[in-house]
Amino acid sequence: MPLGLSEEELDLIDDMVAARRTVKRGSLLFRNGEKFTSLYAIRTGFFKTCVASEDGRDQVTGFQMAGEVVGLDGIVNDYHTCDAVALEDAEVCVMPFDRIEELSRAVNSLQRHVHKIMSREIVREHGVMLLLGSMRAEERLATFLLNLVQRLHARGFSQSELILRMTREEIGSFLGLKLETVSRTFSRFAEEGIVEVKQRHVRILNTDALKDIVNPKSGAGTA
Amino acid sequence: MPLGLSEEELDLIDDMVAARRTVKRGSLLFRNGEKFTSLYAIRTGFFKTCVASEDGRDQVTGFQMAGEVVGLDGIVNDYHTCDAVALEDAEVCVMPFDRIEELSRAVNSLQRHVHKIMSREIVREHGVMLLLGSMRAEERLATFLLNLVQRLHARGFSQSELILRMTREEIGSFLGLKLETVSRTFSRFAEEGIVEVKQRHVRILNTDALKDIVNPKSGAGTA
DNA sequence: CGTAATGTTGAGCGCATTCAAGCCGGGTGG
DNA sequence: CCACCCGGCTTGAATGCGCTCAACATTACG
Repeated sequence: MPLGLSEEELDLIDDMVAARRTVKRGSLLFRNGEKFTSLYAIRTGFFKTCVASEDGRDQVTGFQMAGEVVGLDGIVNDYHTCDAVALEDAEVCVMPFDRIEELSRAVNSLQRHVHKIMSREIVREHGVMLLLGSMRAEERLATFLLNLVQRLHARGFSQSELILRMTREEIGSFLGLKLETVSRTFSRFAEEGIVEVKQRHVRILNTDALKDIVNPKSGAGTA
Repeated sequence: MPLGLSEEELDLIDDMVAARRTVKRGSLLFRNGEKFTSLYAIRTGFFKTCVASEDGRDQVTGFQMAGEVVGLDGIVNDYHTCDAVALEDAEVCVMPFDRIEELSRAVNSLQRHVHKIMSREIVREHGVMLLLGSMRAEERLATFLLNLVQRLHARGFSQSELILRMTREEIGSFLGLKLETVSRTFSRFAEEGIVEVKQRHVRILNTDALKDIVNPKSGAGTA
């Protein structure tokens, strides 16, 4: 899924994949407490991962789409510490971690690749921490939309139109907001002509305005 | 520093370490934008890592102490994306990442070890996301104190007494609070007899009460 | 077609923030 | 040695953003 792989490297990936697995919308790929065996590369579909505090509250830690890898949390303790839930019917490649380690000992580029995937996740989470720690509701939602649409665009989808696979509550959990706040903020964006929102269908009318909310530049206005 | 290493594995670690480096209090081990070459194992001292948004705000992403590793953020793009600042005079082992990859291809246990370190960081950040996304000020500070004292205790320090190496502002940045809120919350804990706070010196008088704030159990009270 | 899940909107409230003033402690230089 | 200064910390008062609670609208789905 990442670019720049030679043919032999693609063969390698085939070697890693023990099986394919389909996950129905609403069901779990793995759950908190489950034994860790494999990483999963998403082929199609859309997931959320979430952790739970002891007293029931839970926090969505990310949304994953085709080409992304889930399951890294399980490596430390041989048990998963979060749930991975399919938000639409999905198909994943099951890659047993033993096999990954074995092959990545033999193939430098694969080893490097695995390291980068883990580091990328760490850096992504830094960004989420910045969002949760210091942004206001509008900034959070704008950041979220820009990030989603950018990742979709990289997969050949529209730059300006997207369908949300998750509920307002799930967006809120991820962004550290209540669902009502998410809804209200969407409405405010719509009033200002920045987006068009019809339930889960979102059309971005003014990307610059969104960027300006995230990173207000003195001069820039609503071009 | 982690337990259960054989003699030969310890030799390996020696092989990885290119040099030691001392970092004076207040100065940077590495900074955002700097080329990535190495991971750093902290021998002594105390660090914070922080990321900055484009418009100046910054977010402390973690505090690291002896035995912990910093620099993982640099692997993805070959550049660091955060700053690592020494909060007291420190000494680190410089471990060139090329060397780490080379050796971990040869030694299974080292490879596994590297993977676990990265996965542990991912899981740690999940916990921080839960904190930032869903906890109130008191819960955040209580969680923070319990985590700090637990890590210190694992290093042979007191279970109930600690010296904060960071300012209220840095604590606040990490916890997604303003420094005044941190200060007020400390005072509230002190009023309630849960802790004794004198500037950076903190003595925990009632660990159970702290745990109860983090994870309120119906029956449990201020034993 | 009816029911439950999801989403929107309003009113009032509360927690954390903002702004501001004062305190404490440590280091420096007169 | 003491006065001063400055960064860090504490505390107070007022504000406001996001939350809570509640009613209603809309959509999905059996």
